[in-house]
Amino acid sequence: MPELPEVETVRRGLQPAMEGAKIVKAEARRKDLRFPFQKDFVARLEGQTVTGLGRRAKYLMADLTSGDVLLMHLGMSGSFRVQNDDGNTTPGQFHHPRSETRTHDHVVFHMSSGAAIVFNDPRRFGYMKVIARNALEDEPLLNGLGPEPLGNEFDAAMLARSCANKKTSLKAALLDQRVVAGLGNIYVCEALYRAHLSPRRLAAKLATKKAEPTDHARHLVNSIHSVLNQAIKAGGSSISDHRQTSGELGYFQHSFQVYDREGEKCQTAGCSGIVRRFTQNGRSTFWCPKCQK
DNA sequence: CCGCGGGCCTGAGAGC
DNA sequence: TGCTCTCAGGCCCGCG
Repeated sequence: MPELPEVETVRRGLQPAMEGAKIVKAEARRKDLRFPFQKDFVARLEGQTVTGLGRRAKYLMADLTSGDVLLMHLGMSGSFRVQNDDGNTTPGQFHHPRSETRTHDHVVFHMSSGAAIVFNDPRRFGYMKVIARNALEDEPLLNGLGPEPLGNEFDAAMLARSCANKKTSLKAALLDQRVVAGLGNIYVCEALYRAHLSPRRLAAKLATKKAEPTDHARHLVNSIHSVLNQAIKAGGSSISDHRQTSGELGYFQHSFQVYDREGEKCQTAGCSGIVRRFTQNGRSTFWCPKCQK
């Protein structure tokens, strides 16, 4: 489910509930999510104050006073909500279709403020792991992640360089977290559409023979920036699972131009194309064959 | 190094 | 109603 804009939305929602508050009690209600919980998972959280909540790619990272960092990944269907100490969410807000029964509430952090932070994940592709801050660079989950797409170092020159020797398609290259970290199926489709580039185009063609960026590379980076920024502003995209931590929907799904719009008319001015869908690397690709070249 | 298929899970929606 | 089938914002592994 969640790509960078959804994870960033969750981070912003959790930040006021976590930062500066102590984890009084932590519950892991099953022995595993995607992976088994560490044996000392709960022990390393309880009594710790969260000093900051950051994000790297699709990971949330909570800094703890002990020097540990809590890594959290939402997988496909993970969501967080913040409950007040009366057991209710913020009035009138939380109505999650899959979690009203609370059957998939797998992790709960009881904070010193009285708030409970609840992680719900029906499919359990999400995971959490506590690691020492000074061992971050040795963490396999984070090793090899490429640049943040909204960070300073990600630009056309860098994208061109990392694609120069690739034999893959643009679609596969952008989904590869080693090339750029945080994009997923939706935003790759949308960025390629906005850049008028075919998902089948060879990634290496973003670079000249001297590994300089082409205009296509520049246009693509601009499209990635704008689609991510707009999506963050909209609170992410809610298809079935993603909620803001208040329970409210994100609304960027209304701004999709190709994703899940198979058969609809292309929205590009002057283009008479129809949005098509095909499978690439096992994932659905949505695109307009007429204006994406 | 690459693409592909399968796997991990639950649930929604379509079609019959 | 209810069954079966396909598909889903991620990611990993092994195969050829």
